[in-house]
Amino acid sequence: MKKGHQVTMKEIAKKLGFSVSTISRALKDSPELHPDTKKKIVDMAKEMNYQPNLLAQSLRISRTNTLGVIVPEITSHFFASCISGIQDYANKRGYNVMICQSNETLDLEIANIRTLVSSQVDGLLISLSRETNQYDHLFDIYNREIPFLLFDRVNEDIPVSRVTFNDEGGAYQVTKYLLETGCKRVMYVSGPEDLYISKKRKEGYIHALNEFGIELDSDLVKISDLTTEGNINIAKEIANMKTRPDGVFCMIDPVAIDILTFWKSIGIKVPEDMALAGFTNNPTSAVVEPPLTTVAQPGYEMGKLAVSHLLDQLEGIASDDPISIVLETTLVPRQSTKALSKNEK
Amino acid sequence: MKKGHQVTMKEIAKKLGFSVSTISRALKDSPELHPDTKKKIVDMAKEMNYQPNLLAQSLRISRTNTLGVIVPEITSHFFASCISGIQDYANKRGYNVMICQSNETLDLEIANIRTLVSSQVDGLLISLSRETNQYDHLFDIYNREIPFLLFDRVNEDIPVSRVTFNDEGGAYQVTKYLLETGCKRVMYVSGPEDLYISKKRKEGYIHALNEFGIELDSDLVKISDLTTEGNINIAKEIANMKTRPDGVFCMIDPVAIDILTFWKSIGIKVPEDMALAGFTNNPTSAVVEPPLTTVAQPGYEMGKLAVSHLLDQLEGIASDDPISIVLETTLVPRQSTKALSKNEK
DNA sequence: GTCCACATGAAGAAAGGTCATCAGGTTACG
DNA sequence: CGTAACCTGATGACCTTTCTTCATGTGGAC
Repeated sequence: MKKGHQVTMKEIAKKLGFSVSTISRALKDSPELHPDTKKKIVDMAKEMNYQPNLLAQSLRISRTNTLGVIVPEITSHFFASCISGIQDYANKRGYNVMICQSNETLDLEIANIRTLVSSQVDGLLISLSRETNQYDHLFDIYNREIPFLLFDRVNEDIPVSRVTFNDEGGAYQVTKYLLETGCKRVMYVSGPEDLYISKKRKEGYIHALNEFGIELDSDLVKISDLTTEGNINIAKEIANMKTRPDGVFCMIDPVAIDILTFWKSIGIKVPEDMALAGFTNNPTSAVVEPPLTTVAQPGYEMGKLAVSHLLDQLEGIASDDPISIVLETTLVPRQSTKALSKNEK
Repeated sequence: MKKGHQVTMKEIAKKLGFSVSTISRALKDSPELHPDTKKKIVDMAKEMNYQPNLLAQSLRISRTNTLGVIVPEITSHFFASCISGIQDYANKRGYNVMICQSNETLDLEIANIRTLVSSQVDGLLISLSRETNQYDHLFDIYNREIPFLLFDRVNEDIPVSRVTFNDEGGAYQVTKYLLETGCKRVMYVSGPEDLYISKKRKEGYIHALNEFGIELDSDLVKISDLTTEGNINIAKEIANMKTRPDGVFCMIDPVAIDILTFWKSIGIKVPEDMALAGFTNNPTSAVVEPPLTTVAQPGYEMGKLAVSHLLDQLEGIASDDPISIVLETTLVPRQSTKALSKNEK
């Protein structure tokens, strides 16, 4: 199967007896053309189903009007929502989006960046993989003046704009909520320690403990690799502890949901035996039993804001100086944690 | 912010005193070059961080090694899984993937096709939006000999290959299971009637009824527009029926989960009052309460098979004749339906 | 020793499709 | 008759690939 030949301007020119440059001018609605000429050409282009070859056009004008997006995993509802926001808004501003996923590996992240840069994308939006612990590849594209921006999973050493949630504030809120609803031993289940969001959410956890005059207990911080297997191992470890926590805050909802599912299967009652909370507010979190207390981070809005800012920079509307955009999070109390009693509201 | 200039072959040629064609030959490891010359060029290209300009390359060879993918909604776990399969396998065979979503609208489906064709993708993989009820745009690209293939949501009139699940077989299985587990009035909650999967799953539902000698009752077929609002309206209608069904089979899991959530909020017990089943086997279906009986359709495998077949056609490995690839589905019994009694197994 | 043929390694030109710029031809008006 | 405006054509550029041509050196035959 050979890809069919597409109509070129040269063919229209031949058919109508004009030059290629006249065809080009007519199709871009240039005022330098006689209206009759223009109409003839536009009609013929339509009749012949002409579509501009974007490769040739982009090569000539050194611009593709295409942005590259790299997310860790496309099957994550949060990242799919980010992509949706990016794509909807980019399309509104005349841009296309090329989406890649790193499958949470540094190698694929690097390869994807190379491919997208070679494809001459006008800019990149990158959320780092959980494996990313060195940043040469990002400094490399920074030095080559490839426009890019980091979102959600970022690194603060790269001098580019970034869009994040108030990770510390959200974690502070949910940990505080656990403490206010009676928990005395609150655990934090983290992701990989190098990951920005792991660090920031831990800071919020610690901040809330401090405010309640509680010392950080290293037995109450566990690290999951964020795989389902890893999450279930954590669930087992917690269940097997001599002195269990009475509240568990998980860095992201999928971790909390894996833990919840396992605990239910071995008879642990949530929130009676142990309260459980997450961070993300995936749709799944509302439909599990009991519905999961979590912190809402709207991916679609993040995507829109990120692409809006990158395009503003690309088009000279915003300054090139790196800025940090921080979106607020919202506590979403549900039944996986105990209710605030009336005099505590 | 201006996109930085990338190194060209011309610059390497100037630096080393060779012609551009020699640079090109060296970088593609041509045997026509002296090894010393080749090494000099390869080293310099690496030192200057040269990356080929894929626009220029693609324009010259009339091939982009890029496939376009159009799905109805990227936030659907099923379609995200398809994309993951497509992308992983395409990358293995040296292809990139450009992903677009139609947001379940025909207009965006048409626009996305135009953009991808203009971008000179080597082929398209399309899953139709729920709004798609006319097919001129598909016949148009067929007539222009743009290679494409349909997956999951297909149309049988377009003479191209398609990859689907055994929708009828899966629906037959789950309806039969509902009947075998004691249901006497099984309802089918469909999506839009023009949609291929709506029709096929209805056929399986009817087939199972016939096998049990049950007449089709038009009061037991409802149509949802597949939005959350639409699904909840269906849940209300069912709850308000004078004579309720005792088993409900929903065309896709998200419909079943919305119905389940609503019913729980008004005190309907599943499966005691009404049994409930879906089709998809989203991860969410395993973690709701009670876990949802469903039919598994593995998106990742579908994606892999679809792209494998399209690439075989593109590369002349497979014939251009349209074929229909049908993947088997698997019944996944869970607690939203009653258990088969022992002598019925 | 000279001439011819062949092999090796490289340069130059053209092609892909489009855009932007400069030049040229024609017409109308002062 | 000269100038300006209108409309169009021709050309080169973008970057890479591929094919033809060219230059040089070596070996063999006379």
